[in-house]
Amino acid sequence: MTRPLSHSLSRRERQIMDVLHRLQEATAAVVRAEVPSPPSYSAVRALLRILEEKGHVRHVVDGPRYVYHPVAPLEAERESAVRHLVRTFFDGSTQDAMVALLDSADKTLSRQQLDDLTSRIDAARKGGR
Amino acid sequence: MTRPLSHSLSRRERQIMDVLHRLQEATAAVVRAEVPSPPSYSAVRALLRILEEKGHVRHVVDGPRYVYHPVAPLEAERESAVRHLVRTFFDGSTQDAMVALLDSADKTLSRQQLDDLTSRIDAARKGGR
DNA sequence: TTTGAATTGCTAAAAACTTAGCACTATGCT
DNA sequence: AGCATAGTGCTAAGTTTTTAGCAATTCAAA
Repeated sequence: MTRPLSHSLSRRERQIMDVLHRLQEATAAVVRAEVPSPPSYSAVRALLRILEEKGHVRHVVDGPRYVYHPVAPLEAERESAVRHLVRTFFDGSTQDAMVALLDSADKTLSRQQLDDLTSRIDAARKGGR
Repeated sequence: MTRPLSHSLSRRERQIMDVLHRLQEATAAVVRAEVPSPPSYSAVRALLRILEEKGHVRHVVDGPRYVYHPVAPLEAERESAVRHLVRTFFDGSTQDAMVALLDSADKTLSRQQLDDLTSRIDAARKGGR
């Protein structure tokens, strides 16, 4: 089992990876616009180059500019992030994490979404045991 | 709205805060044991001192040693972490995040836990709209 | 073409982070 | 009391991260 890369990233590297995870792909200029207390454009480019060297991102050429994207598949990153959240903030309890998630958004979840969740839970009940 | 502190922490500082969030409180020695690629004991103490200066942790004296704990209330940290997860990895969709959480653990959730979730969702359905 | 705007690669310096080790203090055991 | 053990505070050095800016390149419009 490989350790989450994010844990070995520096502050700026992590901020940049977060942006890329959120947007899925972005140019240096866009990344800069999304990072808190943005460093210089030049600094962002340097960091992206480093992240590419380390194998965390890759770029495709789009005309004159580079468009960067995370190397790891979204699904894998999500799983890793979820595991880390549950372990760090919910003492390993997925249940507690789900409740927190629900609380954080029960105003914004639509009727339909709630129904969907319920049926998925039903499915887990059936499938699991 | 204050920005999540964690975003401005250095690599080691973040690793240490993660341990403190997980354990709720810990001595320098315990923190060291829990951090990946542990630095020297001395380094951990220095980092804890810095984190205290910055106001992220506090310590209480327990006999000869310091026991550190995060300053921010657990609940607030959880909310902030959850928001960040949803925004970064699930394109803002709490729904999607919940599904991922469910998928990550549907084998380990007990019947009772699933029932509990269902009833909480029912409550949200009633209360929310 | 030629020019201007937008990019990139690179390098070296500045800033921030991380570390080790020494000197000192408190605790508990004998 | 005296000693060993386990802590702490501090400082200075080492390492890594972060940054700015210059020179070269690409693209598109005039």
